[in-house]
Amino acid sequence: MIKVLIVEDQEIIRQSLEIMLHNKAGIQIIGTAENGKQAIKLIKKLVPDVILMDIRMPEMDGVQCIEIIKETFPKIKIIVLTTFDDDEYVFNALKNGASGYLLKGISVKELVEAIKIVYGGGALINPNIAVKVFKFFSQMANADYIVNVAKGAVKDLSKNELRIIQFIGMGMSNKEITEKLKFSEGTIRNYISSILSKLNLRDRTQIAIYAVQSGLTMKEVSN
Amino acid sequence: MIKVLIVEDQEIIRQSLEIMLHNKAGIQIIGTAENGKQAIKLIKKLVPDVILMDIRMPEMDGVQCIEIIKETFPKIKIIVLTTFDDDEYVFNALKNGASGYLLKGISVKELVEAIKIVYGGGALINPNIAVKVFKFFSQMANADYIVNVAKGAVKDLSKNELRIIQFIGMGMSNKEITEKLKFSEGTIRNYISSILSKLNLRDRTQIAIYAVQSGLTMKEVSN
DNA sequence: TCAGATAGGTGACAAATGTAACTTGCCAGT
DNA sequence: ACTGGCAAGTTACATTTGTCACCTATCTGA
Repeated sequence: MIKVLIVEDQEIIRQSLEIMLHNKAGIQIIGTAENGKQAIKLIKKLVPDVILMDIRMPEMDGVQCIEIIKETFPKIKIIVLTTFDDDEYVFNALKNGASGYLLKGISVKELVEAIKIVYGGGALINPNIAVKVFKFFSQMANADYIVNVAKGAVKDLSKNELRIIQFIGMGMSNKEITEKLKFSEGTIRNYISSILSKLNLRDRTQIAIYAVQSGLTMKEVSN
Repeated sequence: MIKVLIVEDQEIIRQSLEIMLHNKAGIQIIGTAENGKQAIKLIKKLVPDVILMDIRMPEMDGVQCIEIIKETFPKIKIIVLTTFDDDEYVFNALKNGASGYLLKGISVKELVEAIKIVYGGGALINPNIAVKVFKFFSQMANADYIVNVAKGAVKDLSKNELRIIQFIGMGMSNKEITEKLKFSEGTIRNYISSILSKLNLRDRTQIAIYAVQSGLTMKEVSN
C-alpha cells in the first residue's frame, strides 16, 4: 500500500483527485491539505510515501514546501501537479528534488502509474514539460561558448591542478587554498598559472566558470 | 506523412525497427544508415523530418552526429534510442539538441506516439532516464552551499547590476564590460562593489559562480 | 653515477580588482 | 527655487592576482 498525501488549494481539484484515486489497487490516500503549512504538519503525523502537490498555492508555495519536506524527509517522493506549465516553477521544483512533474490533465490510469513509478524510485516528466528541460540543456550547450576549453586539454591536468580548480570553483582565494592544500601561496599561484595556460583561459574567474559548468566542482578527484 | 530516417549499426535492430514502423499510419521510413557518416550523407539527399538514432556506433558516435546535424539542419528532430542508459551520453545528447531519449525496449505503439510528439515539437524522456535528469537538477541544488546568497538580496539588484553579474558570469574583465555597457571602468567597479555588498560576496569569482549556478548567465534581463 | 625531469618554493614585478570618499549633473517633489 | 536622491564619474589607495626567472631537493632511467 502506497500512502499518498494530496496538497492542493482548490477544493474541486482536491476532491476530484481523491475520488480518482479512491480504492485504486495499491494506493491509499491518507490525507489532504490546502496549503504548504498544513501539509508540513500533516506529514509529520502521517508520514506518507508519495505527495501529490500543487505548485501554486497561497500561504506557502509549492517550491518552498518541497524544499522543506526534502530537508526533513528526504525519502518522501513528491509529484508536482500543475495546471499549466508555470515556467518559473519547473526548474526550482526539480532542483529541490521533486520526482515528477505532471500536468493536471493527466488520466487516472497515468496518474496511478506515475505514483507507482515514483514510489519505486523512478521519475517522470510530462512531455510538455520535457520540452522545457530539453531547452534548458541546449541552453547549456550554447553556454559553452562563454568559456571554451579545448577538450583534449583537460587530460593534461595533474591531480593538484584539478583540486585547485575545484577550490577556485568554490570561490576560494589563494590564501584559502593555501590552507587547504599545504603548499605555499607562491606555489598555488604557479599552479594556477599552469592551469590557465593549459586550459587557455585568462583568469581565475574563468576557471571558476569552467569548474561550475563542467560539474568539476562536484566531482571527486581520484587520478 | 512524417519522413523518418533510421540510424543504427546493428542490422537486427535496424531491420526490426523498419518492420515495426512499416506502414504505420502517418509514418514513412525513407532510409536507413549504419553509422554517422552515412547518415549525414543521406540526410542531405532525403531531408527527413525525424531521425531515430542509436547513440553507440562505430565511425562516428551519435553525440557527434547529433551536433553536426543540428548545426546544419536545426529543424530535423532527433530521437535517441539506446540499449541501456549510457550515463555518459545522455547529457551530451540532450545538450546537442536531441528531442527524445528512449530505451530500445519501447513498444511499437509508444514509438509511433513518440515520433508524432517529437514531430509536433514536443519532447520525450524515458522514465529511467528522467531519473538521471532529476538527479542532475538536485546536484545543482546541492551546489548552492558553495556560494550562498541571501535569497531576499537578489530582489535589490538593479538592472545594470544584473547585467554586470551576467557579464562577470561570462568571464569578462572590467575593461570588457566597460565596452559592452557604455560606462567608465570606475563606474563598473563601483557597481561591482555594490553587488558584492548586496549579495554578501567577496570577489568577482564568487559572483561568477553565483551567476552560473543560479542560471542568471542564461536569462534575459528585463526589469 | 650523472643528466634530466619533477614537485615545490622564492621574490620581484605588472596588472587587475575592490574600496572609499568625493564630485557632478539631473530630476522629482515640495 | 530649493533640496534630496540617484546615476555616473573621478581619484587615490590597498590587495589580490598572474607571470617570470630562478632555486632546491628528490627521484629515475641510461
